[in-house]
Amino acid sequence: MQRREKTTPPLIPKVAATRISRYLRYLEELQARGATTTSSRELGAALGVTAAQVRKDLGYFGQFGYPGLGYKISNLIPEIQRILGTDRSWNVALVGIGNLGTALFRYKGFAAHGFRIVCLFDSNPRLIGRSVEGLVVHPVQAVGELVRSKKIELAILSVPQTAAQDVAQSLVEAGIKGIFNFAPVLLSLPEDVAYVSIDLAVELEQLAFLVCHRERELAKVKSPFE
Amino acid sequence: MQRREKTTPPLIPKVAATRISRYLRYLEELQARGATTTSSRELGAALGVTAAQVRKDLGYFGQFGYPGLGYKISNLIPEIQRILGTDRSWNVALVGIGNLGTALFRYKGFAAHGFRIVCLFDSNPRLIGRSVEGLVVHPVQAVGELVRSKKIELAILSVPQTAAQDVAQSLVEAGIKGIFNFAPVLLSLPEDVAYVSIDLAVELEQLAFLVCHRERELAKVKSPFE
DNA sequence: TAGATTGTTAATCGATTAACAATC
DNA sequence: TAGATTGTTAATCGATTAACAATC
Repeated sequence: MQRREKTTPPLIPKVAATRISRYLRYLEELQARGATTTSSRELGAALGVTAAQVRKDLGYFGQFGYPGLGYKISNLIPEIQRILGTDRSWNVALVGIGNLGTALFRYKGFAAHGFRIVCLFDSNPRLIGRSVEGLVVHPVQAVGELVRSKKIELAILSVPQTAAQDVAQSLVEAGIKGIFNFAPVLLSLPEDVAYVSIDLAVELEQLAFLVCHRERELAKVKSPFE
Repeated sequence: MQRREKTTPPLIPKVAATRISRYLRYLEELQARGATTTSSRELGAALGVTAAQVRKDLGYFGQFGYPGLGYKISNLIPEIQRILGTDRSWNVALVGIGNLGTALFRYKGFAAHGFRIVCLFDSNPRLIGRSVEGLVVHPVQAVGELVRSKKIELAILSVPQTAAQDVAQSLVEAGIKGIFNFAPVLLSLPEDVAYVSIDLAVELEQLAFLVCHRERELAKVKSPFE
C-alpha cells in the first residue's frame, strides 16, 4: 500500500475522473441540441450529482467557468477532452476475437471517441490469418513486434480467463501502456501500466443483489449515478 | 436526496457488494484448486484489499467465520450466493440483438452464475422472427406480454442510445425488477427498479486518463482493486 | 496451552456537501 | 446595479483501517 507525502497536491479521486467522462458525454449531447452554455447546477441535475460536486470535480483540473455565467460548452468540451487524453487518437490492439471481441471491434462508440482498433490478435489457428472487416487476425506471439511497429498504446483483452495473465504479460513486455480487461480475473501488472477491468458476471450479480435488497430497503446501496 | 433516520441498521456501501462478488469469484477458484478453508488475510491479498476490509464487508451480512480458523469455503460460497441472490436462477430478457447483444447472449459467464437469457427482443423487422441459437427474436412491442408469461425479472439492454429510455419504459411497465444497461445514457427509472449501467466508451476513456496521468503521478487515481 | 484469526469498536482517512466571497 | 454562478474553504458525512477482546 503506497504511502504518500502530505504535501502532494490535491489528490484526484478515481470517481471524479469517471464523472468527468460523463459530464463530457452530456456536454456533447447539449451541444448537439444547440446549447452554448451550461451550469454546474444543470450538469449535476442531468447526472444525479450535486452542483458542488460538479464544480469540485472540474476544480481538480483548473478553472473553466465564468462566475455568474456558467460554462461555455464549446470551451469546456475540449478542456475535458484534454484532461481525459481524448484530444488525440489512440491506437488500440484487440486481443481475443471471440464473440465479445468481435462485438467490441464492431462497436462504433470507441472510434467516435478517438480510439482506433488497429490490430487484432488471437491464439486460435483457425482465426489467425482471417480478415475481419478489413483487419487481419495475427497470432498472439506477434504482439511484441506489432505493438511496436503500429505504435499501439492500449489493449482490449477479451480472451478466456485462463489466458488473460499470460497475454497481459506479453503486452506489458511489448510496451503497452494500458489494458482494458474483460476476463474475470485480477491481472497482476507493473505499477506503470494502467488498468481498467469489467467483469460482466460481477455486474449482473450486482443487479441481482440490488433487486434482492430493494425490498429490504438497503439504503446506502445506491449507485453512483442514479 | 433521501434522508435516513440515524437508527437504521448499518448501511451497506455499494462497493462492499461489488467486493463480495469478487470474493465469491476467488472462493470458487480456491475451491476448484481443492482448498477447503481460507482467511480474510488470504482473500484480501488475492484481491488487493486489507484483511480488515474483507471481514468488515462480510460483517455487513452476518458471521460466517471461525475465530482462529478462518472461513470454510464450502460454507462461505453458498452464504455469499444467498447474499447476492445467485443461490437461485434468474430469467433474463435481452433487448437489442446487435453485435453486442449477440455477444452477450453467447457469453457463457452469465449462465454459469444462474442468469438465464430466456427471451430476445429487437425492433428491427429483419431480425424479428429469426432464431438465434434456439431462441426466436420477438418485437419489442411484445415485451409486456412475454415478461409476464416467462416470469422475466431482469433485462439486459443493448439497444442504441436513442431507443434506450423508451425500451426501459416498456420494461418497467411490464414489471421488470432490474435493468442492466449498455447504452451510453442515464436512464430515468422508478426508485424500485434496480439499475446497473456500463458505458464502454467511458471505461476506455478512464484508461486513457490513467495512462495520461500515470506520468504526472496522479496519486489517488487508484482503481478499487489493484 | 499457544497461536491464529474472527467480529467489532474506535481512530483515521478521504470524499461529499454547504456556504460564501469573488466576479461576471 | 441586481442576480447568478463560479471557485474554494470549512463542515459534514461515510468508508477504510487499526486494534483488540473473544474464541477456536
